[in-house]
Amino acid sequence: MSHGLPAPRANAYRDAWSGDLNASSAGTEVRVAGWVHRRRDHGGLIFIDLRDRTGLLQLVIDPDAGAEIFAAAEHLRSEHVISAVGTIELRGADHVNPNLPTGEVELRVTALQVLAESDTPPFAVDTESKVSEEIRLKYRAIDLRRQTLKEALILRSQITNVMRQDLVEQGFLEIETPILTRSTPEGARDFLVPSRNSPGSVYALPQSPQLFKQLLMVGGLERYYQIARCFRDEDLRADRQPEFTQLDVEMSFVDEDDVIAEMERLMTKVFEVGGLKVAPAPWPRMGYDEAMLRFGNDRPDMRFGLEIKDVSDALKGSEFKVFESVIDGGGVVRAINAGQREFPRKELDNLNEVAKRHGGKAVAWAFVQEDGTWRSPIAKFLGEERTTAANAVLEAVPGDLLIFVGDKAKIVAPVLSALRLHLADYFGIVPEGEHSITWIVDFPMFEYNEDEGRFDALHHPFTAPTGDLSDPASLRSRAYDLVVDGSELGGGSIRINDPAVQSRVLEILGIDADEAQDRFGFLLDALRFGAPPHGGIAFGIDRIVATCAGRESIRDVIAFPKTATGADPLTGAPDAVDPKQLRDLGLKSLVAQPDAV
RNA sequence: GGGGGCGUAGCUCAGUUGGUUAGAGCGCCGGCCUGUCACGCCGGAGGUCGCGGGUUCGAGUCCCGUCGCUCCCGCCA
Repeated sequence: MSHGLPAPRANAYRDAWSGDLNASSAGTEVRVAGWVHRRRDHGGLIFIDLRDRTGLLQLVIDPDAGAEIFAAAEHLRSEHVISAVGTIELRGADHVNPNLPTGEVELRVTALQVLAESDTPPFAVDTESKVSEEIRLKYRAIDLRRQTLKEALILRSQITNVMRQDLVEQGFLEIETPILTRSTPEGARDFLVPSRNSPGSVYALPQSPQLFKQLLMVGGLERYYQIARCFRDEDLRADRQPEFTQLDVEMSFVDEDDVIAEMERLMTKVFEVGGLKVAPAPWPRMGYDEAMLRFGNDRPDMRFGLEIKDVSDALKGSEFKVFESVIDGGGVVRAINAGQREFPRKELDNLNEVAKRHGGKAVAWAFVQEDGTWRSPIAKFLGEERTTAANAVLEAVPGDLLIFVGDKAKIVAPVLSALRLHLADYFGIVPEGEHSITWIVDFPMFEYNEDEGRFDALHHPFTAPTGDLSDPASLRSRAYDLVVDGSELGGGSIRINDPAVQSRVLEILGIDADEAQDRFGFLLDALRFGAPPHGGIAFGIDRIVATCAGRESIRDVIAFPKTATGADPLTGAPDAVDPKQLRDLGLKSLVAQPDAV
């Protein structure tokens, strides 16, 4: 790890970084400062591991240093803050510590200053000890001293830095957009900020700078970027926080190939800095329909096989009523060939649990026997002709385990997607250090929402459609998502720059002209005054850093994240406020107030 | 809104069928120790078993409720 720090300017407490010292520094006098990582007191000789952002350095204090210094060293404890002066000495050959980058040298201390004492820390500042996340969040300052979190934040900084560098070189302008704004219709619930000057009215925190960046394009700024904080008041996940950071980009006079090419250049640099080995750009593009069919979702993890195949045609016309009624009703039967792997009975039950959790009813299974026939509860209903046909589709050979799900395609896809990920995890076949990358393109513009009896936008209502505007179900959108290892790292689109098209899209979404004018008239107005063709993209920086750092949760790459309930154990937010503050805002709570501050 | 897992010493955990004084490792405190580097050796302190209620002669253990953390579904790009 590079610590990313320039050589320090000599100051009151320090003129060298621990991590910079090595055999070539031998003989020099330096002053270092940092925290006591460990103390090893041998009675007549004391070793201190000094930690600063750059690493560890062993200090040696012997009685020759003077009684006062020696006594001070005896009283040092973990996490005390010190500054020490001394000479860098080569260690004797048998005292070298090969596990430490600075292990060839040590500092013979001639002056020691205790700058601050520390209570016994709530947990050890090392990489070995496991600590619950709750404790780590409550004592985040201590947690930040631990190498893993520190490294993640250094990496994060390096990644945002290369983003800025590249985009500035390419003529992009960094422009800020409002945090206190009006809701931009991305679909999520807004965080609201009550207004004191207009009691009863609220600002919304932006879910993204979407409309503002489009206005910047209408305004002729041509190329914009921003590392933008975004807010969504929805339930959290390991990869979702209520506030998160996006690299937001927008360009004028471009089509999707232009945006993708620019982003491939940028992201290649990002992945280089992040140490993520992906295939060289240009990256493959996969249509949405193909992704849904082969992987069951629009963010496929392609690091392993277990692809989904459709066996509706192979199996149709059988005595097996479940599949027959599904196929007759316009549904599908699809399957995964799980290959020749150990699979205990009880795991088959587990698959049913996974299926149910994702909206399915049950899975059917079959083991392919030596003669190609199936050992399966459903085999006799299907008949050999059909199982043979299914074998061909699934490229099944004796010994293979086949997993089937039949239902409406809308249900089969997510269920098999979940089963596929579950199986990959169960079999342990997700390769370490290998990464898959692809663009997902050619999305449907709308998805019919049966519950509400209307169309929903798959991306957002400002995405440019292609196709016949009079047939909403057939429209595709000019959108693109970048997917790495099954995680959507970014997504964007070419936007609508024709006000008539924009009106029509809003109409399809069931937003009438009055409502449209009320909610985002400012964009519609702007489109009437000469909007250039434009498009852009937004990347989730938290997810990018987590993927590069190999962390499961984005909380591990955010300095001060929230818990799964959106709370902050560090500050205690959210919290009740003084009734006076509510009064000023014209607010009165409907729920019993916890004790206000 | 729903489902799963977890909550015992500062930290990480064990705790059998409900049964005596709730344990371990690390950390902490004291002592010894001049080449360790997760130093070592000896000794010691440290507990609202998340919280509230119930069952029982007896509850860390069983039941009900509640709070917190976490993963997932819904929701959310």
